[in-house]
Amino acid sequence: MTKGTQAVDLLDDAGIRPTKARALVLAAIMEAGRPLSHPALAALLPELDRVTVFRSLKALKASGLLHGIQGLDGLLRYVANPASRKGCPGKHPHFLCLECGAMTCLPEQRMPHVRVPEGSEVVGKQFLVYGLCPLCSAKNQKSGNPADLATRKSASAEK
Amino acid sequence: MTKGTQAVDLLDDAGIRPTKARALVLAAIMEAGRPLSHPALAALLPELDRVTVFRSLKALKASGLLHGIQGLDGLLRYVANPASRKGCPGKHPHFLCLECGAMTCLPEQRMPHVRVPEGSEVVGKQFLVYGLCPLCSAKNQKSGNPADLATRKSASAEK
DNA sequence: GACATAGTGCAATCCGGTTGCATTTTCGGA
DNA sequence: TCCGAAAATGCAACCGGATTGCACTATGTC
Repeated sequence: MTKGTQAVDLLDDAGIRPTKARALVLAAIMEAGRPLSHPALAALLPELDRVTVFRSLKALKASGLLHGIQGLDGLLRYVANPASRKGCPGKHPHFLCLECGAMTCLPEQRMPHVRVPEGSEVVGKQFLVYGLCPLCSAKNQKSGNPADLATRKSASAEK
Repeated sequence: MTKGTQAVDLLDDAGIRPTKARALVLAAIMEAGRPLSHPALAALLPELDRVTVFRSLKALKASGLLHGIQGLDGLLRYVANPASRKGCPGKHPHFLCLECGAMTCLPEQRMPHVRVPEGSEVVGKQFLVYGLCPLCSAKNQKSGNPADLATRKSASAEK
């Protein structure tokens, strides 16, 4: 289990207890390589209680190993922070597929600057681009389904 | 009730039945002048059932009078679309105060362009800037409270 | 190895969103 | 003005994700 031990190292480095649950959660997220919601993770790790998954996510996030992105569906998704960018979330936009619910990072792009009202204090930003991923776009093209994408509840498979 | 009748006109124009509930909901949102969540609206309009509020919001959104923005807390908030921009949501960023939960529009700014993976289809974008609003920032300055802003659950009053 | 502390699992709760269904309102036509 | 179809509303109930309390277990220290 290379990934697992690697995850344990990261936990150690981050200064939190390297427990089995946290290692599994972190490994799963890193392996996925894209933002995963709490339910998706819980499904991916049936050997863990969903509450444990939830609390592990909280701990990992607090320690700076993960950051969360809110989807259009109200589901919070988590991605691993690359070591170099630890503790600096919100540094790039994300793309959410309305069809399959999958979320991907657009890491090579910087967050645009925004002017805020005088006196405001900016803590972070979140830029979400939504639509159809290449796969679903292709699928939709064939089966001719120009439906109410923006309205539809993130339907199938992957959360 | 000037606001109310004005709302009725808007409903008529939008081509949906101008019912009391819809007029009240729309008037409340326009009066607020900033994005309100469904729970906030339900609290603001105790004479209406929360389901009715919910369905009115759906109808108003479908007719292009409103658009919704997802907050960091997973709560969907609604704002009135100015007549000129009807049916064109997602045209500007929003600011969310982590302290009081109030959300404001930053309408004078355009959505930045983002490159997406080949084959993707962009339906819309959502840009959320979060932090402290001028009021809360000032309050925090005094009472010295440099706490876990990003973690905190949108605490008090306004949703 | 023993102990204090932190993490885990389970059950239960909270809350926003959503649906089914019976009743009421709206609106076009008689 | 009245009538009936269609749409909207209120109520109760349900669903699913988030969160908490508490007893039990694993972790790390001395």
